[in-house]
Amino acid sequence: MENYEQNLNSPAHEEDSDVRKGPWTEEEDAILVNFVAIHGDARWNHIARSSGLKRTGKSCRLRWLNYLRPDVRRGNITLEEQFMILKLHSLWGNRWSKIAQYLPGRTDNEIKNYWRTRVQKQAKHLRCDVNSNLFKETMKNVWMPRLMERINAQTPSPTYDPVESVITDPGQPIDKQTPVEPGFVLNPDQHRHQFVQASELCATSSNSPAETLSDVQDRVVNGSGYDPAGQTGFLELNDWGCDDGDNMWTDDESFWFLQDQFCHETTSFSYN
DNA sequence: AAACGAATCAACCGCTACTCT
DNA sequence: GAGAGTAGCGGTTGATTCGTT
Repeated sequence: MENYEQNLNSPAHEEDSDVRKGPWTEEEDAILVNFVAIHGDARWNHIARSSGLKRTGKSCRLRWLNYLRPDVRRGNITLEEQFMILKLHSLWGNRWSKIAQYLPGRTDNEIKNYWRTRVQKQAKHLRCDVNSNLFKETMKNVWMPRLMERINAQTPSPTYDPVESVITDPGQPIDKQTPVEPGFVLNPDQHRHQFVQASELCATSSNSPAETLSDVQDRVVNGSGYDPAGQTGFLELNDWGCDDGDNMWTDDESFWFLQDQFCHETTSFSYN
């Protein structure tokens, strides 16, 4: 409390010169946890001052929300969570905090990091922009159904949709203004057809004039992952998200649908 | 074992929105 | 309505960890 009085009476510029940055120590964490327990998790500047921590309110808030909060969930992103992130990002874009509301215990920062490190890496592998229609449609019509397959393989219900199960749950904080796409791709049998539809869509998109499906075809079929003997184009997509077998793609998993579509069906489309 | 590059993630920064006076 | 203070969000950075050679 002594520090509180001192800091309240100190001019702002003096506090600024004394502000601490960088990683938090265990002692700082303990102090912050104690003060939040007493004062609640609001009025962060007040907490920062009254605790005696030489941190800004912003820094305290971030530390609490991303690390110290008791319900914060740490560890690998599960398949369901991966699916949720992909799905919700397709709806809302980089609205990380909003997406985080549907992933209990996960922080916006964690989701943002996941997206940047894992998802954008896949875009890099495909050599297309993460915001391009090509990438979005590939994600929506290929990767997400694939994830769904794996989720369903883990759960008894063959049609379980982790996103719909949350979005239709009245107990969840749903933004009713947000349109939810009906009938999202969930049936593995429809992969090929829907991917072709998506390919057609993105190939004719004005948003990615420089990027054509054949460009990606070249990369898949002629890239390092092409297996001439097996006639199977595959990408090195085995490093999604989780460790210990929870990756979206297993080792050497073929991107058979891409190869199949590229080699046999895409000729029926014209790419402008 | 060491060096190096890649991947990860905690934390910071700048901006905007909101609230209060 | 204006301005100050604060909270929250998304983008970015940099230290650390991990994997490879």
